[in-house]
Amino acid sequence: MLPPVYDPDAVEIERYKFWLEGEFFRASGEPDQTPFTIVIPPPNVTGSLHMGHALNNTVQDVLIRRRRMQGYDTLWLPGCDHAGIATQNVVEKHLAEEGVDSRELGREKFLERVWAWKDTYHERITKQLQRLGCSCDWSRERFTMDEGCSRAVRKVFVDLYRQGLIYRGDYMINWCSRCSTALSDIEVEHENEASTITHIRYPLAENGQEITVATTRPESMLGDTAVAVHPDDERYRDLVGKTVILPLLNREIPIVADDYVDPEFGSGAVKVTPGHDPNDFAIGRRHDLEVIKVIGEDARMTSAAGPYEGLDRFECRRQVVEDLKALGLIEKIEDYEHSIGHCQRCDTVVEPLISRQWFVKMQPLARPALAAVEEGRTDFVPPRFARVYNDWLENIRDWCISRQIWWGHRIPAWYCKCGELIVDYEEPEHCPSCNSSELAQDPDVLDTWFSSALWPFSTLGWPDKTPDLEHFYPTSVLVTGYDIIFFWVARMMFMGLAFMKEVPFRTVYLTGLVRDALGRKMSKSLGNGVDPLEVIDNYGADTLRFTLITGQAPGNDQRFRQESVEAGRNFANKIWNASRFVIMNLGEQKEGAGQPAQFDPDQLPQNLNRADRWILHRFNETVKKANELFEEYELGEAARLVYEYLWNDFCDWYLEISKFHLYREGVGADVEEDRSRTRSILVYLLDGVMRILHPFMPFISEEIWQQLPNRREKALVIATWPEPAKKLVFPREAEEMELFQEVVRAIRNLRSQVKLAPDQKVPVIVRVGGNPAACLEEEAHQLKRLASVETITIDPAAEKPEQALTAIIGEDIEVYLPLEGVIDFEAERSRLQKELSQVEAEIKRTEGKLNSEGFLKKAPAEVVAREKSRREEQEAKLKKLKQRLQELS
RNA sequence: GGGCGAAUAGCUCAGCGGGAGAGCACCUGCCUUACAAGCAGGGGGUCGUAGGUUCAAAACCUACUUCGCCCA
Repeated sequence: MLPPVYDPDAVEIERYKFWLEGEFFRASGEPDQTPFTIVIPPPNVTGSLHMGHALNNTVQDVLIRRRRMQGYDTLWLPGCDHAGIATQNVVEKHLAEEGVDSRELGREKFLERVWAWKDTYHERITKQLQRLGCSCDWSRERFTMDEGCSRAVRKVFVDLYRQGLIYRGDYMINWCSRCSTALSDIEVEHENEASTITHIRYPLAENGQEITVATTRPESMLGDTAVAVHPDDERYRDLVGKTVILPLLNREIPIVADDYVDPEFGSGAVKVTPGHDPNDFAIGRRHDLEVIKVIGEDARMTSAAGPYEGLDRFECRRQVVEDLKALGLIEKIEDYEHSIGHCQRCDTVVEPLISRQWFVKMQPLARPALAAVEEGRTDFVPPRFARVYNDWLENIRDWCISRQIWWGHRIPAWYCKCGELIVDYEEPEHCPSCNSSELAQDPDVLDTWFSSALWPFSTLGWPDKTPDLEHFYPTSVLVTGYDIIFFWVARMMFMGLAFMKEVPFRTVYLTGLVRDALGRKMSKSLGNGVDPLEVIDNYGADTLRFTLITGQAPGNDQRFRQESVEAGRNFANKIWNASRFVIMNLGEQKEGAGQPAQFDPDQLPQNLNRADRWILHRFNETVKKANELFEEYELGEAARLVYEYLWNDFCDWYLEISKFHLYREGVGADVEEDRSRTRSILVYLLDGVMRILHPFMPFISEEIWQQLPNRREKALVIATWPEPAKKLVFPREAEEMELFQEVVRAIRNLRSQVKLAPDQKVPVIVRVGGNPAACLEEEAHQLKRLASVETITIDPAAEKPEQALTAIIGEDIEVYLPLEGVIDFEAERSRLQKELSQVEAEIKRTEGKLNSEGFLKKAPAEVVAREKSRREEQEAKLKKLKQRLQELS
């Protein structure tokens, strides 16, 4: 006997074990099978999974589980990312708490500690994914720094280097002084901040004249090597070519003309610091200006800053302003809001500076990646994100890939004392130039995203030509957040095209962010994050999954609210209890009754009643529509559809109707037949709905399914996915049932008007003829049960009793509820009056359309017909309402 | 400065050319042996503003307002 309240804890852990033991998640890799592949966006080994991971992995699991049931050879390949800077930071912090300085520890010892950390967190993440129900093929699990992925990284680096697409050089990069490493452009987050803009007067060398420049970074003036003006600026035309004396350092620097300068901005003249500003660096190149590095890697002023050497850059800023003030060279200081770059990982203000780094030349790689999306070889869901991707790749700059940290893939480059640079797959033994064996490997590691970019093929065995690579590449869908289109999606695209000559995935499905209940981004600093594991502990994984899936539309952010979780929990409980009802009525516990016969849609029993046909029709429609929604990646809509079918159709109506047949009194072949047919259908329907529910709520569906009789498969996880069947289409019965439901609702409504107790049975008169009358006659027994009716009179010529309530349904059905003495005529009148004005409004709307010549001429015939029949129906109703109102007055 | 998204019932959101929907909240009545995490009934919306296209607009176009995000 199942307990009356669903307890996920009792089910989920055991069910997952059962799946693992059955090896149901394992892809076969057989060449003759149709593959469906997803590679997981590898979570960082920095810590635990957050709500974004929960959403993202639920979506993947939903897609995978459905395809698996559809018979595809599904591979969901799991794994983790080493997350270079992020992991190094957390481990450093962790060690610092133990009082250990990682620099003192040394590279080797430090890396040992990181590997230990990695093992712990990788395992934790795996467990968390399993709690969520993810049906990954754990036998194929990978890590970005495992042997195979590392080999792929070296191969790509060396090959790109040899093609001239990777180079080393001195360029302006973004430097984080706290992480003490270079960053790529997209690892810098720009934020608008309140600041000041300082207007400084630079005296001309030849006379006392001055030229004013404005800057948000006064300390950078120490590195100025020019002043620039626009070539067309009349005000400064005569000054171009002359020189100014840089205050404080008294260096003589030229005035140059450059189109970059905006004459409208400030004084129209700008100071040029090629060593610490990317735009100034470009101006400097055009005018062959000297580059002076005044701020060092430690964010302190260098010896080039003269007397300011050793000062922190922000202290220096204050000092420079003070000194300039003393010299009377500050024209003004104004409040100013501008964008400041921060390190994505530690939020330190990023310093642009010139540094020798490794870069990937992007243009040749970006072009095929743009073409692939243009040609539709990869689709974005929703499609608008293709533009974000395009804009970025079209304006792409070279990618700085070297990082001055320890945790990551060591750059496969070696330096010889003779000056030779060797780039190779494996460590060289001798210098090819001088034969020296004293070679030093580049101390830097690669940007984490360099290895992530290879993930779709490195995980399948590349650079080896493995059967998996052959079978599963390109992958089917990538599911990830829109926030990493640049970091990851675009990079996988160009690397896949460069090395596999084929896109890495056919479809990119982008999820939105999971925000808190107030719509704020979940963050550690705000402390507003909701731990998915905690939700699972309290409500179960199925509930969390259902909540996340129904809360989302592709590419849109969602709020995570307690109320939604409770709604999901209630649904799980509803499923449980509906199943409980069916299972308890199967007759195993009852004397003499055996297992219900298998219901076979291909061999339909002749004696299906109207409700049977209706619910089969509804189930079939649900399957059809759900499948369509799945194909459009409208997973939230598909889940809602299943919810509505299960709750509103199956539970509220069919289960209630089935009780008559299950509990029917008496003996005889027809009573027995009735009962066993109903049982078969209940089992069939429950089996079916568990199948379409399975991708969303795998645990509860498997659990229930395992308790059903007539199972053909070993487990629901590998059972056949439902497809719509022509034999289950019953539009006539569906329409008749809807009429029946309307009559039941009308009676319930009338009863509620006069506050009749639910168990107080009443007589009902229905004035109706033709087929509707026949239907109601046949369903009279159900109508009595569902509306607490004592006797029902169906008569096309019925007269309304004096003391009765009336409901009007459709064109020509009237329901009378004769009630001596309890009727409040005033309330009845105002109720009918209200309905009358609604009908009048509806008629006015329809009339408006039907009186328009344009509508009659141009609207599709079926639309016109629909409006006409609506008008007729409403007019008939109006007539009846008026009549009833007259009788009441 | 450029781009994108959101604005629909009290709240959170679906709908995206042909009669305004769901969940939660609210009101009324029910512990009706599957489920009170439930059942039955009910109230509630000039679909951000202003124009336009169309026989027909919440939906399509244009402009604007507010909020959020991305890029420079």
